[in-house]
Amino acid sequence: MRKSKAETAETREYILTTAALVFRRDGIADTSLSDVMHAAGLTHGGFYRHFQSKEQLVSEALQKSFDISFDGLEAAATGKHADEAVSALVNYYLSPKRRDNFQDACPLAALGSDLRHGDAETRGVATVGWQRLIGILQSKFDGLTAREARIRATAMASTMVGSMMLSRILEDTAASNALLKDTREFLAHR
Amino acid sequence: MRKSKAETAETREYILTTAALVFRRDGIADTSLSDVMHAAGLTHGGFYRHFQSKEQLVSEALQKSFDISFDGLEAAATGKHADEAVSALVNYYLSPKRRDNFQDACPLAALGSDLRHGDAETRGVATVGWQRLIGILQSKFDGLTAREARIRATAMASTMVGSMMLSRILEDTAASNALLKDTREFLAHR
DNA sequence: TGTACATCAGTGAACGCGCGTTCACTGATGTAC
DNA sequence: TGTACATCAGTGAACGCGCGTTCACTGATGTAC
Repeated sequence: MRKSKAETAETREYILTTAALVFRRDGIADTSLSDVMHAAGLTHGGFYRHFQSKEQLVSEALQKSFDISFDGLEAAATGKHADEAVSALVNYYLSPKRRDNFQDACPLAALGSDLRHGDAETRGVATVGWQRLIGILQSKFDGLTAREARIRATAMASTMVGSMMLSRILEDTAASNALLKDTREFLAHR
Repeated sequence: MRKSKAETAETREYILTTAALVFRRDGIADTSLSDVMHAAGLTHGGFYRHFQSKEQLVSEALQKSFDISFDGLEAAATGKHADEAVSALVNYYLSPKRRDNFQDACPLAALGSDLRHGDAETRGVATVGWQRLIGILQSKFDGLTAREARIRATAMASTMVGSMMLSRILEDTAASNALLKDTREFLAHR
């Protein structure tokens, strides 16, 4: 049943993308390797042909999650400048649609406190991802000193991550929507 | 080896307080009932004399965590009014000391995304805790309409929870301190 | 280019382990008279 | 108040289960001549 090199590479990529989705949706600890492999249409035994351990999958899937999520975020602001771009980023990031659909969910908000318990590799990936988010915001600010821009981007990113994470805890949809809306409004009027 | 009623009640309370600390520090999924019971100086077999299941412990320990954490937060602002009180709340919540010491850590920031996967009881407790945090902030705002106060409190609380959670992911202490400081500064200048 | 052998992606059973939960037991506390 | 029995907090072994990981096997792909 050996597969060609191209097929093998595709399979690895598919497992990664699947894991990136399932980890963000269901959490890392609650997702077994069997869950991931079955979601990818495979049996669990083949996992170790592609990865050395669950931790390695976690770390690579996290990187994949950042790529998917923040590529989409950047796309939401392309062609826009300054305030318009910032609004677009905030409204895209904090939309109820992105709260409910984990395909391009931000892993910082989706996995949040789980990342603190990851290994050094995983936390390193999380740190770089966080810096990318700050950079995306910062690049859209106009007429601020570097220091002011950094502070504003850091706080805005914290607000966005916190708000999205919290909105997913609330079981009442109306309250959850209101939380996102209040935060969008607050960030828009800065 | 039967214990008196008073001793039994004390033991239950001690297990709860211990669980509240250990869950916030190490995460819910990574903490076994044996971990909790041994941290409380007991063997794991006795657990079911006090609780019906791990889920019940999680839910009650979460309530205990909110009580401890937010009682302390409120105490940090007693006797102060308006801007001074808000500053005190922000500086207390976002201090590096509270980042490193989980004794009175905010469970929203410490457990964060874990709470989304809890049962209905646990998520309900989390929702009420979140509302308490917003109420604490809101009560200190002066000269705002109810709507403005709600929006501001919601966004500030999101910022605080997000910032604290993220600061614990970063392995570099200087970067983590800077994140907290930037956020404190941003919130102070509103 | 064709052939013979080595490689290895994927399967499904099996491994050891730690988990949440249960249980027989002990002996001090609670209760009924 | 004192006595006899029932209760039950805590112990430590045991349970079934699902986890991450390993392995023998299959058969198509890759490679060496």
